[in-house]
Amino acid sequence: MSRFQKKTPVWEGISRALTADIAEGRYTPGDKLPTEAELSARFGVNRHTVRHALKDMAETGLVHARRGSGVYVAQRPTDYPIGKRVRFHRNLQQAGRLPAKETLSIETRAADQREAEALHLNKGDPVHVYEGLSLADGQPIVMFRSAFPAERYPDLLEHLTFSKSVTAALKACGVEDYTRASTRLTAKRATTTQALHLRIREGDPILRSVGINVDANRVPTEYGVSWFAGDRVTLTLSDPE
Amino acid sequence: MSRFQKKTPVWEGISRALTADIAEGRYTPGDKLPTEAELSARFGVNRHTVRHALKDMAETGLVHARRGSGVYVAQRPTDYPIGKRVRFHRNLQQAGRLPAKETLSIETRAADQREAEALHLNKGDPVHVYEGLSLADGQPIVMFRSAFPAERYPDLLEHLTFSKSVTAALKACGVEDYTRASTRLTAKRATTTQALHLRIREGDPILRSVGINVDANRVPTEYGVSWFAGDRVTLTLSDPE
DNA sequence: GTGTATTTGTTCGTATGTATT
DNA sequence: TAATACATACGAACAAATACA
Repeated sequence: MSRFQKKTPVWEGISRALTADIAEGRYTPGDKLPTEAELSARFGVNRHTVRHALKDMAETGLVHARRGSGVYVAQRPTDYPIGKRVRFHRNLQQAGRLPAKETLSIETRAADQREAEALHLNKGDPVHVYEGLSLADGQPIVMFRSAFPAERYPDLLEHLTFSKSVTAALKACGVEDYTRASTRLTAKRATTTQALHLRIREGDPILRSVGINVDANRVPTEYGVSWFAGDRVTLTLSDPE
Repeated sequence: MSRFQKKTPVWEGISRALTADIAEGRYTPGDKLPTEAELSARFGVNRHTVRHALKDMAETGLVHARRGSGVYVAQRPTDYPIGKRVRFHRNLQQAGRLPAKETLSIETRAADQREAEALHLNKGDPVHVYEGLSLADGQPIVMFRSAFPAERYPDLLEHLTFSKSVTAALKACGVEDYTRASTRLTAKRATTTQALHLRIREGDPILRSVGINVDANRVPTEYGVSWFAGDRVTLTLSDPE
């Protein structure tokens, strides 16, 4: 019977061994695997054979390599629910991940055409513009730029500077609740600045979301554009019940 | 820094810039682009370089040139509403565009892990798989692959071959209505085959949507993956009321 | 910033075993 | 049997991105 047995390739055994290591928690997401040189020594094979195994694992999305740096256990893509209410921190905390926010810039300036249209303003009316970066477990997930009508929320910027939370800042300005009125999604290439902030490569795919939030009276509160790192996030539209 | 700069051809940058202009609505369908002379002045390059970019865009169908007249935008990016019900033909017809569908392949095969999970089957159970291409005004918009439980809808393939309409084929199998239970979105790069079918360039950004449809009893009817050409489509999530 | 070592990515070449024609 | 194609495995060298003193 043994003559009918398939002998499994060496690289496949290595792939399984490393996959088991990850599955059993000896390497956790974000960890760097040993270098190809170390692995080829450990398994007693040529570096190409290790590379074959790693390539196989990369194709299934289990690991990803960074040239000059190493091979890393992939983070599972962050599930980012979008629906009637979009709340970054709560979303991530419920997923058991550590949310963080970095402020890139805060300013008040004249609204451009799109902003004015979305917020029911006239072009040139003042808007507060809040640019920042949201992270999960220290990894940049999404870059955003939100515009708020300045005359309606005069002291929003102070609150934003203090709390970094849009929900809290709006609440301080008298907006008890807000919901997503419309969302438009498309796939783009990362520009140089986006790539820099999201720590991806220029030209990498990003998911651009353009959304309008409204308050309980359906008055627009926020016009926001978000750029999600394509391979780090999956937007989920859950069943509207 | 500059010595690490990418060596992408100048014409490609121009092509991307103009494509972005169109995608973002600065030129709308039927609009005449600036003359080649004006464009070469604006980008500071020779007219031949602009021609190269325009030729590239014409090949993807985004613009078309008329000798002695000018270069015109062939079409606007398609607004594609997704929500509780996703109906390709109806969506496009309401947008005043001409929908079409091309069948790439139809087969029955064993379900893989994901398909089985989504459709509440066991891995290896038979599924009908329908691959195709949807077009608007002759332009490929989205490539899709849908899997249906074969044992639940034995003669679905016949109806699909005949009508090309998923809604009609399911109706013929006794499914009066179906709704979208979940949708997952992410941005990816186009593979070679995707680029070929969607008539874009390899590596161009695409928006991948993974969805599960269920019937009135919330039994899964369809597990579908769609790849939208990023430049040609904007997904719109309308306010769930 | 600069230079150097490290690490992955790519491309040559060599050899062997297996399956197909 | 011979010719061919393909997958596997090893070796060497260099390119490109990164990390670090």
